[in-house]
Amino acid sequence: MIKHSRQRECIKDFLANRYDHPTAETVYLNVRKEFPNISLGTVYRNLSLLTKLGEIRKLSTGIGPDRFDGNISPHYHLLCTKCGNVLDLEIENIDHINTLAKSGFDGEIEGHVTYFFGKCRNCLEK
Amino acid sequence: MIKHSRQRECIKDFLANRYDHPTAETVYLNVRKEFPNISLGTVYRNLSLLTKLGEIRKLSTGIGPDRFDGNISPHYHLLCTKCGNVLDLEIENIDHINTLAKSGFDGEIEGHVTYFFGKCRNCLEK
DNA sequence: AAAATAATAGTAATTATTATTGTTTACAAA
DNA sequence: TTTGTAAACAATAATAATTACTATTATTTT
Repeated sequence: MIKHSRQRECIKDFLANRYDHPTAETVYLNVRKEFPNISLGTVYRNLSLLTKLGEIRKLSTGIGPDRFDGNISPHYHLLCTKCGNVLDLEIENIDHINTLAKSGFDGEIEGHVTYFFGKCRNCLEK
Repeated sequence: MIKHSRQRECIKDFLANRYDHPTAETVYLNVRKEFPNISLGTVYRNLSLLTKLGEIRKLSTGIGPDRFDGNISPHYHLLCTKCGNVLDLEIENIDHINTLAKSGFDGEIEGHVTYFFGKCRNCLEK
């Protein structure tokens, strides 16, 4: 049974208002403004829980620590190989790649995670 | 300048003969059979170097530690959500998703990483 | 309001990885 | 074939990211 907690609420709110996919550390530093003695463990525990509940998304990009996204609508991400930022990408549905993966595979495909990498506008201009 | 080392050779050979995408820890435990006092640091350093040289591939699946693949030919992976194993997938080229990502994005797309998740044959049978 | 229990803060422990240091090895040039 | 030097090594320490533990507090149930 899950009980409401103000700390978890605050973590979720924070993510809902950010578009830069912050790390657990960043969440911690910011939520601390409202809950000065929240512990990092609480942040990690709630990020995991919220992810499991499907209320946020965890991004494991393979570069640096995991990031979190308050936007759970289906979308993709761009990892800028220069500045390291993670940006939202507007891209049409590509779930057909699941079908492509299924043909020639003897099991079940449930979904996929895809990260695009490249250069963001900002970095291209420099 | 890169000098040959028997330890690195052994790590590469080990990966070339495995199809289960072992972790650094597994590489370490196995390479130790041939080099009993190889250190874990050496394993990590060489896995990084080989990855940078493009002689092996690093898989950051987001579930558990990074894994490594001696097969650098373009292919994709299936993460079994039941047993946790990582399998090779036969799938036709899907680089067109880079083009899809590019339309509506103001920067440059260099590539993508995709992991499929689902259930392997073995787990479906149980 | 009291009891039950989930969640917390604070802290310790673990896991995964990278860095440091002194020694050894590979390779090139004499 | 010795010798200089830079790369690679083993051993170990350090760091980063995350998870676990425990006593206390907050939330929900009775």
